[in-house]
Amino acid sequence: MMVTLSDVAKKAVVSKMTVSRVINHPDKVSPELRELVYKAMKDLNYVPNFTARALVQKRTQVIKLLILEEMDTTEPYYMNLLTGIAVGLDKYHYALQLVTRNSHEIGPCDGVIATGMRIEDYENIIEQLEPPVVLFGHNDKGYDFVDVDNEKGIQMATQHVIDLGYNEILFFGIDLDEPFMQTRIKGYQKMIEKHNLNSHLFMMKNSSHVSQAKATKQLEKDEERIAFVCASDRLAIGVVRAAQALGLLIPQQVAITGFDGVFLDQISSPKLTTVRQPVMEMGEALADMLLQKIDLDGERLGNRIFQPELIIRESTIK
Amino acid sequence: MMVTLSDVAKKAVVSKMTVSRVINHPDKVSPELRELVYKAMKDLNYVPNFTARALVQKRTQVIKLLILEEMDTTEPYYMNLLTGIAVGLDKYHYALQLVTRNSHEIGPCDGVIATGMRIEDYENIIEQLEPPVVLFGHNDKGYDFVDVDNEKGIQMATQHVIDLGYNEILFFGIDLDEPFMQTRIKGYQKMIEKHNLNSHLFMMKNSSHVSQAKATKQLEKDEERIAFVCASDRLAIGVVRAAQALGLLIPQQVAITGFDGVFLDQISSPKLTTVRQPVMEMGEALADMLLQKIDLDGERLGNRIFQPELIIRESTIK
DNA sequence: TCATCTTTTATAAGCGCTTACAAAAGTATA
DNA sequence: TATACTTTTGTAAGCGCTTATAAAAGATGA
Repeated sequence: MMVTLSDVAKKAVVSKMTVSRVINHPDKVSPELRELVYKAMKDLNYVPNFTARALVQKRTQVIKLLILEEMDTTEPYYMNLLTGIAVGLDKYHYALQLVTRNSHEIGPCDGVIATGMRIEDYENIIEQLEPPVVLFGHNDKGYDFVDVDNEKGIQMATQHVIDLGYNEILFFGIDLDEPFMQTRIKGYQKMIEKHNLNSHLFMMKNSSHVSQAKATKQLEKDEERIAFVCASDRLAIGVVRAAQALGLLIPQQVAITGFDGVFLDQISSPKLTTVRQPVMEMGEALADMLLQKIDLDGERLGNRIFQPELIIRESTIK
Repeated sequence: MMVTLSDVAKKAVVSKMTVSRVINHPDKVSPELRELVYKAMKDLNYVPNFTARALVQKRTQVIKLLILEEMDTTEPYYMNLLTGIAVGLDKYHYALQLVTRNSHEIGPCDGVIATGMRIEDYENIIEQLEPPVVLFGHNDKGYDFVDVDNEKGIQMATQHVIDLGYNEILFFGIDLDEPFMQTRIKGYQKMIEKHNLNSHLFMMKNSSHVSQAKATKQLEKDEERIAFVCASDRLAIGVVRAAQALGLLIPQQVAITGFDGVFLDQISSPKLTTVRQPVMEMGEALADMLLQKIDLDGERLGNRIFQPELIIRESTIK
């Protein structure tokens, strides 16, 4: 039924070791034998047994996803991240386990992916971790991480509405004191300075109802042609509703850009111009990076910054 | 470092076998020895090695999720299902792999969860499966499944708008010839008949833009007080936009109910009355059921029908 | 040609656990 | 008290693979 290393060895008339070596260190085997073994593997349709390998290598085949911020599991953003990680892990027959701040212990595992750290978490949690770690989101403590270029993302959105001739540009941000938010603010302000415009920052809870209220207040001042650069699609959707309720034309009188590009942007009407983060790909990258790091015994691997993409839709262009 | 069976055995002064038996068949061990072993396990903080067990039991520790319908992975519905399954599997150190219709082979695994089957798929795919299977969604071929009570869900929604005094009630469905849709239609029609009302069925693609167009056409006929019972939150959102664009008051002139209760319902304004499916719980149930089935060597386990919940919000009640 | 070094291949042991079987202990029957 | 059971515990083997180490084969130089 199941084809094992021994079967392949027998078929190729070599020892088990040679077959194992062909799999793990092909360069240490002479080309002739190597070919012989490859052929035998193909003929017999050999699939290596991950479980056996894990046992002898004392691996758990489990990696933990440590989520340190309040996560709304219904938020598509996290779901996508999770799916991306799962896809990455599955390639190596790894299982994923979720751990939150409430969990008492992390438990046995081969590696950890962490997200949503606050400053104090590095000392208290991340540093204490025994197995290799990869972080989701920028840090300057020397941990490997995966992130999107937040500054560039907001700059693209801001530049875009400037190009459309808007010069009253408001930034709607989320009132969280976290790096990703600071970077987005920076992106906005740099662009505003560069074009000698006035900066208008509004920070609020990440809720479409809150942003709707805030936007209504601004739009009622009846200045003409206001653009809203929002730090999330959720905020952007609230602004859309505010404009529509006041009977203003999108995108002629009001232009709106979102951020994330995960699901929400598509169900809005008009469809949202947004800065898309490749969340699933980032999840996969996290998994790839961590697994590589495990193989390399925790060696430093560097960071991976993903480029966001400006997706232009009806909320800014007719 | 790592505590093994042998360590526990030594500590409890018994053989490895006795410890193994305490874990797997506690009833086959005398109470005194059992307690002794439990104490030793606790003292040493013993965690069984799943990998070793999997090896000797010839398990792969992999289960496959077979998705037979076109799935939009950005759809929060599926993400939640996936997350639920992952949570369920993690408890037993199982890994999840995704398989779609395009995949040539299913590959080695201990069990399969399948979703989105059409009639012909049972013969062609499901029946061919070697390992235990659990289905997501109703079937009458004798396979174990997990589903939500679709009929009851729509009935609750329909009854709710009837109770609000609406007697012009339209059903907005998805034009897919699948059991879940037929059952939702049935739920609507039964309720309509019971109250001697007129049935109005509209089937369409599951898109908020399509439902917006269709709803606009109906609302322009300017009959008063129309209720829309929708087969998805996505359709419901389109109807909301149609009503708002025509300046009609929700819920005074137009009442709207959705279906699913996964994320979309919350970002709408007004917030949607919806029939919530416990998707994550259902995913977890799928995993639990399958793992139990694997342990019981594929034995029939029966079905699990989850009760939906009517969540009443601003789209039907002031 | 033989000793010495390098490359290539094989042998043996064991990862932590369970299955199959054997031994020991306890219980009942005559 | 010996016999045949039943229940409880222990021994040995091995799942499929890898690490460590030994053996064999080639290559090099005197």
